[in-house]
Amino acid sequence: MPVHNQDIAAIFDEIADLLELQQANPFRIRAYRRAAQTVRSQPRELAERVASGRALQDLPGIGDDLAAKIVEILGTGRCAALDKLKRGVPEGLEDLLHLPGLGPARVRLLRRELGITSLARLRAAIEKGRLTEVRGFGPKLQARLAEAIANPVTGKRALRATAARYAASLVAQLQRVEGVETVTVAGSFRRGSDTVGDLDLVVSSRRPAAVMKAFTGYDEVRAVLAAGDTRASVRLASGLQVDLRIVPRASYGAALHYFTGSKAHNIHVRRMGQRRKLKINEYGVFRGREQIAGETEESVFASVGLPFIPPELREDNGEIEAAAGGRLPALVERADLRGDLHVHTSATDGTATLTEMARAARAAGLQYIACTDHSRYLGAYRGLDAGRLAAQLDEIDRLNAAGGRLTILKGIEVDILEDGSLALPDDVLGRLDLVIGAVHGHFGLGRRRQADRLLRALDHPHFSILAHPAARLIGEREPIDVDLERVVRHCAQRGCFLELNAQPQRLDLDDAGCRLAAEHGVLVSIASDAHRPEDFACLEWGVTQARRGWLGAANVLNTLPLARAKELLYRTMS
DNA sequence: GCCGTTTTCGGCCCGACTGTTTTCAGTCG
Repeated sequence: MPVHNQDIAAIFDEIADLLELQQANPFRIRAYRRAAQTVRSQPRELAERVASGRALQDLPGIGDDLAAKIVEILGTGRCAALDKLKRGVPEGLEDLLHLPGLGPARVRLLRRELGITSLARLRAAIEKGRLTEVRGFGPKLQARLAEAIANPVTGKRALRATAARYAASLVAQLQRVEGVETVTVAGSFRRGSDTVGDLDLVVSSRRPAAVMKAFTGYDEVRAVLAAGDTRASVRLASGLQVDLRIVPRASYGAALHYFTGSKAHNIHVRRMGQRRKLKINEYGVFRGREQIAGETEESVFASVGLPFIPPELREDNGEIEAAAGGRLPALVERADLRGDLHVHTSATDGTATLTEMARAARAAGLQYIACTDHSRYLGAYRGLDAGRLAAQLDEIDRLNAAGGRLTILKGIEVDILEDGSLALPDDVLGRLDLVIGAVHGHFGLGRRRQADRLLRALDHPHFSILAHPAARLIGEREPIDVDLERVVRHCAQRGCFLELNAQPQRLDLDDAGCRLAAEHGVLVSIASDAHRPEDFACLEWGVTQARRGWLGAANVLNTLPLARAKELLYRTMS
């Protein structure tokens, strides 16, 4: 039974929860939380790292003890320390920790005073009105807990692209408030996470009261969760939570840095400050009582000897060490993209003709696109058979001959069948400039068979690009279980490429996959998978994801000039 | 439990808001 990084991280988080309930040393608890975060964000499976003999202790926050626990978990799927902790805590007590307003101290209090050890018992106690007997539990907290138990938060996170729409109108509203200098959406949104749990707005203004009034009075606000002089939280009608922080201009950079996070990144930077006898908080960088930096983010980084670190990298995944060593990558930008190698038309499941898509691509500043409609597969998608494909190729020839500023490459998105073969015959595929292969079914094959399937597809003589490699749909379908490193290595050997599908619900490769591809020298195709003319705007989401994956322009296939891209793509030989 | 341009021991990020309290603990980000 393979143990994944996620499994290890979940065990460390659970240990941290249980230690909290036992009032363990808070720094020990933090060490487990930090380790969980480190493990979760590793681009490679730790199992493979251990197998190859590389030390786990090189990872940030992993020392001898946690390294040994990781090895134990990898070998047995269990952790004796966790099992032991569990024996000391009633089952169900942990669930209480995840209710809003309940932390370890109150959970301990509930258990001691009322014997409450589970959600069910808590519900019963609330119904009998017994909670107010406990010191510190007033009517408001009781009502809040009753509400949370009745309507459990699904924990559903919004797609970043969805949150962006809500953010845009709110930001516009705040920018109109008199005295407002700057409004920025910080938090995981600014770091470019594929999903966000809430929005964090940072506003610089000389008149915080006016901003606060406009914010809590915004017409999409359904509930004001908290509101002070400089900070507030609301829930919008859409369910999205938005936190606001208002600071003076002199603190803007410090606040932006602080509220952009990530938390692990911030802690790392603050510790660097400490070593320099500096105090770094959301108001600035201070030596004693004197503020020495903080109006800009650059000044905050400079105070600890670092250059500006792009928000997408701020996960404490080595970006601080890279910055300190002058090794920060120059990240890819939208303007670097010259082409888009995955575009659909109304010949299959797109909404616009090839001419219309070509016009939209030009408007988006592209020099070339690949027309890659679906192959025929079990009758789905109105997919192209050899005959309809031939007609489309003639049309592409006509459009290219008409000599526009945009070149259209001939391609196909062909299904990778269960056994790894492709859904169109070789002689048809051989007529194309590129062949994109994609998994659209048989998602649950199992780790080994799934990799074998993809490797066989990559072995096909005409195979160019593996589309949306994990086949995930964020919030709807989990990624397929596959040894991505095996796939990446095979791409490197075969001269194939990986796609970063830029549709907001896909964003697949993920950031860790991008780093893996770059490590093995496999170029990534940032592709819109456009089905409508306006979908070329999705490239922006893809670029953001690529930046999170540390990719520079040189790591991205479609930053290349057309001639060079074509050379790399066209594969007639085995 | 981790970690070192103060340290192999003794630190470990920091402040706002809430609900409850009569001065603050707990939670949250």
